[in-house]
Amino acid sequence: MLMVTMKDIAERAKVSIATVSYVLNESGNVGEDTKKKVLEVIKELNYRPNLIAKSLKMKKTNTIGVIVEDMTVFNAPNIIDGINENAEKLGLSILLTNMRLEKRVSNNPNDPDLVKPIIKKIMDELVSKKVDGIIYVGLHPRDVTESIPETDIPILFTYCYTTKQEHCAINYNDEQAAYEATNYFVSKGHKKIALISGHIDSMSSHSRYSGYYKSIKKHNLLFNPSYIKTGDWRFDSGYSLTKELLETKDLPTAILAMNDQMAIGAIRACNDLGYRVPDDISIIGFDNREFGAYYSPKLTTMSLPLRRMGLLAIETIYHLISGSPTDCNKLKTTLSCELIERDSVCPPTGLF
Amino acid sequence: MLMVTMKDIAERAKVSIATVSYVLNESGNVGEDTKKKVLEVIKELNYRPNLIAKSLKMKKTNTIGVIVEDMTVFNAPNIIDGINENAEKLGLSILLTNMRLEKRVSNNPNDPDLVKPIIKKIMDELVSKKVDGIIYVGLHPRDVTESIPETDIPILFTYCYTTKQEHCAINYNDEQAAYEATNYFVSKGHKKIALISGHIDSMSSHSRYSGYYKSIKKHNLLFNPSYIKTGDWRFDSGYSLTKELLETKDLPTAILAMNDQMAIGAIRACNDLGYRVPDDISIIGFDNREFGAYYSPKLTTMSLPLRRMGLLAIETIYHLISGSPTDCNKLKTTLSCELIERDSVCPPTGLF
DNA sequence: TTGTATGCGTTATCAA
DNA sequence: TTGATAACGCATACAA
Repeated sequence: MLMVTMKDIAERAKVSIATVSYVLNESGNVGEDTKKKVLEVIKELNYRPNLIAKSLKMKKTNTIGVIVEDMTVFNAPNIIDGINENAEKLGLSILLTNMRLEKRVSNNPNDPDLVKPIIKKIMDELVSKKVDGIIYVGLHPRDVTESIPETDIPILFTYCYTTKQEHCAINYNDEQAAYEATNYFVSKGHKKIALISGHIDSMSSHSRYSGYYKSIKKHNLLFNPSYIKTGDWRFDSGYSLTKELLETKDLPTAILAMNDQMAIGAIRACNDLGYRVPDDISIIGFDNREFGAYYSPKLTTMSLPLRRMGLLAIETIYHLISGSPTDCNKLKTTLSCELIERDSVCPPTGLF
Repeated sequence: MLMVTMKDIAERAKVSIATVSYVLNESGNVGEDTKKKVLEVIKELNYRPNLIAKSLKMKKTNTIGVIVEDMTVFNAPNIIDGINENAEKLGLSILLTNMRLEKRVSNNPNDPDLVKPIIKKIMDELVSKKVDGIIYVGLHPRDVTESIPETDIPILFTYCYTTKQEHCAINYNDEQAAYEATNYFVSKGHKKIALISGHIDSMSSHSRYSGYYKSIKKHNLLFNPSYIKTGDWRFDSGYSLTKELLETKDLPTAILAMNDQMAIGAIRACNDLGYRVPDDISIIGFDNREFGAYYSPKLTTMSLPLRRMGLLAIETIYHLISGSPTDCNKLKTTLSCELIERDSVCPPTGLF
């Protein structure tokens, strides 16, 4: 493949390579005439700079390596979309690596002995490719410290975090989200609000429980332990736990489920037991998954700020690699979630 | 940032740079002792090759530029997942560009005057980055010829295509998919099968209609024009068109919807009019979207071979850039879809 | 204002 | 079996 270089431009324009470089980078003082001439030839020969050569010289690639634990998980596309959006604005390229963690080590994505060598290999590759920084996009919010090898390259975590001081992490605020969801129930007049939690060993579960609890306390509502059920994030657990909830004496009028799958499981359980949603029981989900909008009733849910996390991630790493020292203070950032009001919540009817 | 180079290795091991290169690439004949010594130093200094320098020298980056029209659209993540999987096997890196077409020019993603300059800019960037090839991932299956600028780099299209001879395109077989879906209805005993089509100007709509028609003819079924309805891909059109269908004299016993949104719109319409799915009316959707699995009944649907398209795309471009001439024959490839049997289809009851 | 020359970290040719 | 050395395309210090 033919490739036109600065040398070709120089010869054709009868100037030196340096001059070509000057007009290309608008460095140095180039006379108007020569400049014009050079520009002409550049256009004429359809010159495209060789960024590989430039990178070698400058020791800077303007490229960010993005490691995503699993591309096909619902959080990834929107985070990457955000990364891309600001990357373009900042003149950064994205070198994407998809670990396909879910498929590769589906049983235990948290086993460092399994995962660390994979990440190490990917990072070595990125080091060799001379990326200026790395963004690591997690599968779900959790501590990945043990799986991350040492590295000199600036690295930033999103949708996960490490306990290391020097590691940036951008996440959303689980506690605030659950707090506001619960507040929303209260604002509609609910006093008996149940909670269907995710796995008990999940960080998100803890934080969301905590937000729920704070709201209950703040509004001086009775905290009823039998309203707290622990599921496993899946439809079936939402379904069966809701059935348990509806078989007790003192029925709740509202259920906060920690994800949308369990939320629609809850709706189904209500329906199967003859309760209507939201008329008899109100339900809020989490994650704002697509299917919630197509369900009947349309699911009210907490939306995660995925795109904004991506936007902020790339922006932050940009500052990091540009050596702005100020950013080192707010290393751990957390963004707010937003309630999507749809049709699965209404005031309690007072029937029970 | 400290960076250890071959020169450092050479000095430390008391050999020449060339020798280091020889052992690194296993080229040339290097004595066992020197080899061992060099390898030791490499490990000791934790040497990582500079692929930028190598690329400059070799005029090959082993990097594929992936341009995706919209990352957040349902087809993209699985295609990219497939691309990544084989990219890793083939030693290729992925430079990802997300056009965010849906957001940028939401009204008219097909207007070349709007889109072509955007693509041109992205391609110039990829040319400068010296990618060895380009994969272009479309928003939906259609002819994008007019939006694609000329380029010297090997380029391959997936989830879209061009009319140019020299352009590879990997897509799925819409006609086969609709043909098999209709056959499936017939195999269950259905004779009165309605079709809810997508936009009439869509290539997919045409092909799927054609597959439907072939199946009807093949089984000597009566082709009833009033069973053909044209929607706009959205839930609401599936809903209202199904209502129209159910208000005619001669009710269909089965409905093939050209996507999952319209399919669940159809289910809802059936329910609202007092028909049960699948007992009274069977329904098949298209695309195997996630929400179909959570619907009630679980939606039987045609699954698109997205991951396989990605796998094949990167494999094909690999052959293209390796200069295998044999692949030029089968430039336009089409992959089969697969029916996902769930709960929205059963034999007709014979009530109408 | 413009040109010469050096080096970025590799690979590869040619000599030794 | 090894070592000098010249590219690869670009940016830049320094000279003119």
